[in-house]
Amino acid sequence: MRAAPTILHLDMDAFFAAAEQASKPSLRGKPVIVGGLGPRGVVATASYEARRFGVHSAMPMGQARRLAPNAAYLVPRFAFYRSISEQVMRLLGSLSPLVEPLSLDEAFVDLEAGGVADDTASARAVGERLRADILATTGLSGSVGLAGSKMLAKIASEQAKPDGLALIPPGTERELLGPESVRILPGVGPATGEHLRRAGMTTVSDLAEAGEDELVRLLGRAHGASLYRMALGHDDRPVVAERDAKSVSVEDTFAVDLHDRVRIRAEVERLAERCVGRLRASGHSGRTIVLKVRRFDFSTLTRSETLRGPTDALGVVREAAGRLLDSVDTTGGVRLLGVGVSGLADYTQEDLFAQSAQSAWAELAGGRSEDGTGAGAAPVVTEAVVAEPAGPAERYWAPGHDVRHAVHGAGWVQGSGLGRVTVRFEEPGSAPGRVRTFAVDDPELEAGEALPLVRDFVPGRDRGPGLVPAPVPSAAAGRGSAPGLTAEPDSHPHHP
DNA sequence: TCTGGGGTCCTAGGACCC
DNA sequence: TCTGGGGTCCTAGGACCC
Repeated sequence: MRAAPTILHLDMDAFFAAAEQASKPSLRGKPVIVGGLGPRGVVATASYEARRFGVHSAMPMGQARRLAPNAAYLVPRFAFYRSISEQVMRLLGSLSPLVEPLSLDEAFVDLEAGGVADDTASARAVGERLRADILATTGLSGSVGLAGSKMLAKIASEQAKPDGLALIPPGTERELLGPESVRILPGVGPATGEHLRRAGMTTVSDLAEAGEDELVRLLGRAHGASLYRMALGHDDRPVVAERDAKSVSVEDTFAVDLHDRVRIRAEVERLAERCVGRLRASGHSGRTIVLKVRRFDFSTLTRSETLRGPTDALGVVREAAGRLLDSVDTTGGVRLLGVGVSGLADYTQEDLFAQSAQSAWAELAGGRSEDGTGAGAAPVVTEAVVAEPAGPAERYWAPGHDVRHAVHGAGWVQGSGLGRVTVRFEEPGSAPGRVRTFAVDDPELEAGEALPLVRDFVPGRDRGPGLVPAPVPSAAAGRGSAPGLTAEPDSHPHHP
């Protein structure tokens, strides 16, 4: 808890949807919903226009379509969002070495550590200039919260939305938090909120009055103690620039439940391939393989197996996942499968010492497997090459994706079906464009590149004193390939 | 058309070890 | 030899976050 509001929290406004609106002039001012368009999709981000219909993050897409049948429905374009995110993170990096990205569209910045602000006035000035710079370089708006702690800075940015700045003067925390719902505190979700409500506590001041012992008794050591501190407005968590990844995982929800064991096994193997591809790309190996299964009734279980040494070998991960699948009853059907690796080690396949040590371990273990566990455990072996699965051969025009036509130029897919694809021809700087329809295999039509939202943006060009672009914090690129990132806690009621 | 995908942290019980 | 106590690892599940 510092005496000056020098912790900044930035949250881009309806990020995915706003990026799409900036990129597609015909969608500006209209309801836009980004998310999974399949039969089991959910909303990742709804534009503010769409929220007026009651659509919000994590809502099943079918429900969104009933509420806002005339909205534009688009599939997320993560590479595009990531490129915008990198521009934003560069601006943050110019303020301080201590930037902590939470997702593609959100980050904490320690202004004091950056030496750019040490009191209320300078912090506010930096925040306002940041917002202006973000708008100028990306064409998008972000909201800024300033306070003496992470918790309050995040609460402030939430209050500032959309397109605003809010500052919580240090010293006013308790009176500000007291009357608020317990749900305003980070870490209080639906379950904890209900738990507290049954115990007669609905506001933050209720928690403060209950005392630490009572909260620990109710919620457990760690949660209770931290919640009590938060309720008093106490939060000393530092802004941390680099955090090591702890796990890598991939999962798929299927359009219809899977029943066939052979198919289920094949899907687990595909997921193992994708997981290992990501694991290797991140320069990690890991010791624990996790299989996740969500059944027809949404009940979810995990099975895990820890190897004697870390691996990044496809064969090892695939076989472990296969063994784990053997122990799972899939009768009734499976709606989701996932494969993950945790217990990550920072070594890569170039680390020959680690590899040979690992092989020695495997041999040792194999030699004393009288109880069967040695034989059943994974042989820890490495492989030279991971085969990446090939992309689909047929052309699929996903709604929202960029295309280029030999005659009509740049546009985006508005919809496709029945052998046809409808394209709207417009780009970020243009007026709203016209729609044309083609055969899906029209040779003059090809996939296009995402165009920059601000035409004259030049990365690295001078942006005024104190705003020399710095390297993007690496965590920004590694994380955040996930939808739902722009969700705001209050408008983000997760399904039970 | 009822519920995504990627993560993090915590808890609790049992095994195992000293 | 009627009973320990603590630490660490592993597994499974749950809550939460974006």
